Amino acid sequence: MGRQPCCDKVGLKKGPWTAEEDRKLINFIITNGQCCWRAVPKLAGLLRCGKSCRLRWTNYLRPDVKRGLLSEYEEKMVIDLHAQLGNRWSKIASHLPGRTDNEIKNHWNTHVKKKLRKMGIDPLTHKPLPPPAVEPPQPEEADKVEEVIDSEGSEIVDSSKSDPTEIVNNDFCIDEIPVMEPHEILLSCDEPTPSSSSSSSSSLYSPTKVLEELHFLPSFDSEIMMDSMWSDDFGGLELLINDGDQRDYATSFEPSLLQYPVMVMDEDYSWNF
DNA sequence: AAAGAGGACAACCGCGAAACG
DNA sequence: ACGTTTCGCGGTTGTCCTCTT
Repeated sequence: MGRQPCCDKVGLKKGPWTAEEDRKLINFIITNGQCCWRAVPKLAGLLRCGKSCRLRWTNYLRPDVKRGLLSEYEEKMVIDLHAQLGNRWSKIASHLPGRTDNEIKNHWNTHVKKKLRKMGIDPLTHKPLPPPAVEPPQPEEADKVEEVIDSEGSEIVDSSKSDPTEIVNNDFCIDEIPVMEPHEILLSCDEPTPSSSSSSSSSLYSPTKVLEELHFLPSFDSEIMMDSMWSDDFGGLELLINDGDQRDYATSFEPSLLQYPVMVMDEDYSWNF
C-alpha cells in the first residue's frame, strides 16, 4: 500500500504563483493563522495542493522573509555552517534569520560552489582540491574528456559519489588559482565583522531585524514572537501591519521604535515598511 | 536583431520523521 | 504498538532572464 498523495492532483494548478493566488493565501493566513496545510487551499479558495501553499508561504510570503542577495557575512556563515553541517539546509537557514533553506540551497548551488572551486576548495569536503591529473589525454580521447569536464565540471556532484577522490579531477583547472586553506576562508560565526554585516543588507529594513530590536520586551525572543503572531491572543502581525494604536502603545514603552516604519502589504502583495 | 546557451531562481517531487488516533 | 496522516527536508526540474555569438 503506497502513501496517499498529499493532495488530489486532478485539476490542481502548478507552476508560478500569480498575484491573485498570493493575495488569497496571505489573506487566509492573516485571517486564520497557519492551520492544517492540507485544508488551506480549499478554505482559501486556491487550486493548489497544501504542500505548494506551505512552500509559497514559507519561502516567499512570510513577513519575516528577507529577500535579495546574501550579504558577504551571510555567505561566509553559510560556508562555515555547511562545513559543519553538510547539506542540512534547514539547519543552516535556522542560523540566518529571514533566510529560507530553499534560498540558501539555491545560492549555494549557483554561487558558492563555483566560488569555492575557483578558490581551489572542494565544496563538498571544504578541503583544498588536489591538482588536476598531469597525464594529458590521448589526442583521440581529448574531445571526449573535454566533454566530460564541460558537463560535469560545472555541475552538481552526484551525492552518491560522495567520495571526493572520485570527483575532484574533473573540476576546475586550478593552475592559476592560488589554493586557500579552509581556515583562511572559514569564519567564526559568533563574531560578525562590522563591515560585512553592515554591507548590503544594512540599508534594508527586515521584519526580523525589527523584531530583534524589540529587546525592551521582557524575555523577548524573535522566534517566539513570530510563533505568537499566529496565536489567538497576540496581535503581533496587526502591529506589524498597520495598527496605529498598537504602535503607539509600543512606542510609549520604547520611543526608539518610532524609527521603524510601519509594515504594510503592497499592492503587489509584498511586505513593505 | 535574432537565436541559442547558460545561469539563476522558483517550484515540484519523493522520502523520512513526527504527530495523531 | 501500529497504521495513517501531515509536515518538513533535500534533491531535482522547469521556466524565465541575460549574455554571447
